Amino acid sequence: MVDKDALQLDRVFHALSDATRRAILEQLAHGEQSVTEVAEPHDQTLAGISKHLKVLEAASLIEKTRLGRVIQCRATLEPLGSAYAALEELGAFWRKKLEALDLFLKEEKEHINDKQSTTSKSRRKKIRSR
Amino acid sequence: MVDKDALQLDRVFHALSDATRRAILEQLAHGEQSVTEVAEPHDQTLAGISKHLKVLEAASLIEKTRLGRVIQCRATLEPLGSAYAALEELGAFWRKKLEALDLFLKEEKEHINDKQSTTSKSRRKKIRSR
DNA sequence: ATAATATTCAACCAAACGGTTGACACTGTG
DNA sequence: CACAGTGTCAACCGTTTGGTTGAATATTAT
Repeated sequence: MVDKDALQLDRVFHALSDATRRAILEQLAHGEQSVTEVAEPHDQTLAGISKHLKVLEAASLIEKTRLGRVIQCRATLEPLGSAYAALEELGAFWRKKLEALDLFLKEEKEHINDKQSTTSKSRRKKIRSR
Repeated sequence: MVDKDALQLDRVFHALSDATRRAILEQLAHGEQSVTEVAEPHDQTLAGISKHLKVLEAASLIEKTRLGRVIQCRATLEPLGSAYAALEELGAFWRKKLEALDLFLKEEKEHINDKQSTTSKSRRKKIRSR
């Protein structure tokens, strides 16, 4: 069980370790897309994107459904939550010790969506429009 | 600059995509350890652990300092915060849509806290004191 | 039936990975 | 000094990765 979890975490983090795949996830976060739609912004073969999608699917980060001859991809959130929790678990120690992560995150967030007002809801909230 | 960030994220997620390296991070979260101390719980050569440490160091997830002939490793939190923020960025969409992640995270955390003395590969004793 | 569209498959490639071994280098201490 | 302890380096191994090409499969439209 633990091993299974570890394996799944391996897959999730590995899937996230590629910029193209992260970009795909971001695309799909905006809504479902067909495989060709997913591939369109990337300077890469359709077969290459198909492989990336398979990696993401193996990590359960996306799901595919066939509608006619087009396959729609949509992102799923569950494994992301696991990864999130894993980071949280690691980060908890430092946070307890240093109490600086929240501050850091705030700065980081402002830096990332530099043009967006951080509408401080005291807790995390971020809108990225691109 | 974005590319630099992406490369660093690549490194961080890749470093996290290996169970041994995650275990090392957890060890170091409890306090500094020498390289041999880091290696001790793992069924692996010292040279192998040295490589893992280099990967973690490249991702700026750990730092080394030499004291005499022993090298002390300690974890650092900054890139973890970046990864955290990246997940946050991706997750924000779903959270907005589904509003279920917080609940999920809560359950997940409880689940993680509940399981203690998890054994992973071989003779790895994992002590979690919290 | 045929053609066009959408996606995957299989083979291949160079590069990187995880891991080992053996040699090397540094540091402290007898 | 020599020697034991700590750690890295270089070379190698088999596997995986990210990517390409070209053929193959489905599905829909003509």
